[in-house]
Amino acid sequence: MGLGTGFLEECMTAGDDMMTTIRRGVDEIIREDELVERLTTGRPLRIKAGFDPTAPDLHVGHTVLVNKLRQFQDLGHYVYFLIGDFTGMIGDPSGKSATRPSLSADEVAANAATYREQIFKILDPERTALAFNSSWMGDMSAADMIQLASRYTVARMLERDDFHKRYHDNRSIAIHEFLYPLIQGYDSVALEADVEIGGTDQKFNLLVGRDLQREVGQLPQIILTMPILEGLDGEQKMSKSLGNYIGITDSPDDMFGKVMSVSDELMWRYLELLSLRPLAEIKAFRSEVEGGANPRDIKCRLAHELVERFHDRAAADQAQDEFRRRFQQGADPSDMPHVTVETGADGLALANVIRTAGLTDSTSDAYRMLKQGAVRVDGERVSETNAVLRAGEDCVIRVGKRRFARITTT
RNA sequence: GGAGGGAUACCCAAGCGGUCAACGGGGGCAGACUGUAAAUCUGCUGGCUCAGCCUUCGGGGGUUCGAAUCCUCCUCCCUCCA
Repeated sequence: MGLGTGFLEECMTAGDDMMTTIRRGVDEIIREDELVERLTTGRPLRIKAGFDPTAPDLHVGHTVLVNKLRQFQDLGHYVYFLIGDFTGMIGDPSGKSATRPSLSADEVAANAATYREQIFKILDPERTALAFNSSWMGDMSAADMIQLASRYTVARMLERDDFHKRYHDNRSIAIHEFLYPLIQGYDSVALEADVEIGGTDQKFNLLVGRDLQREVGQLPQIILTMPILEGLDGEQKMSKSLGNYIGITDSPDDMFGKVMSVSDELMWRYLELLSLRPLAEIKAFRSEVEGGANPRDIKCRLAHELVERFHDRAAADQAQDEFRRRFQQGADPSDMPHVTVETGADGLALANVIRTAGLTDSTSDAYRMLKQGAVRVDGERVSETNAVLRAGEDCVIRVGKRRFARITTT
């Protein structure tokens, strides 16, 4: 552009790039002007994110937050990965109706270990501190607690959406539920957080942290809320119980396949929130697709990236090859369960073999599959319900698109 | 404490003495078409020794040739009054 504005422009561009990175995928920033101001000090900021130690079943939805932390690290900031072990031992009641079970110290420790094992697949250990809120909450006295509670009011607590609704619907709110946001807020005080990142559902709690910090004379933290990631169906939030999740410990083939099964639309969402590729690259993908490229191939790159992150490069290459072989060339999977089925002298109905091999949950279901033409034996479609397998056979049975087993009959 | 309404398959929801393994929708699965995408069309969606049989409609007991449907007791939910 113009001459003579070199340095200033560079600064502005750098700042803009920074904010572009920070804004990526974010739902809300409170307040952005404060964030910009604090970034310009050039000091590494203290970025806090709290995690519930009750969830050992991590899925990629949980990593949306962690990715954001990583982006801050890449910009030179420092991450405080807070494990809410104190709160976990009491049992967080927030949520709706179900009172969560409180965890034993051992369970908390085990779950914390899982976090430790997984997060460094994303975070830079040099710029990460693991923190446990029991270390400051554990020896807080009742007097201290009351002191803390005195800094907030019931009216303000009732501003929180779910408290508000419950109050109006005459549903119960236990006193200790009011303490939860306070403790979480106090964590920010203890860590002197500059920024706290949380899910959109955490907004209220994050704001409490801001207020408490202000109360004790700290600079109030900036809040970044991240959206809750949609599951594979693209509709509901990703969760294990809905079965629409990609687990971070899924096998490479599963993980790859799940990403590939995602809709084109959802793919962009996943790229934004799950990929660590720069936005510019994702933009380039978009123009490729607009120019006629098959979105499938972009999906493939995303799948590769994720498998590489949670496993390794070799596993990702292999999963990709396997996917191509299986679904693009229609070959049998290179790896499938091998089951030996006893058919007896008179043989055994194919439906029963299918059931026994675990390819369906019930014999009735196996019959249904046969009737619907979903069954192939050594590649040949079999739809006769009275088909029988005799002893001494060795074949590959396939049910539907993805269920396979190598069967040996005796 | 009083009055009333409800509990049906994964979810929602019909049914109100036989024709009900139970309408319809959602979800899921399968087939066709594909890029394991979307959209679309079709079928299936309790179990089994599968053209036949067995067990289901909150739980127990009863009436009847026959009950998800009627009676009775129990459990749990919801609404209104106090």
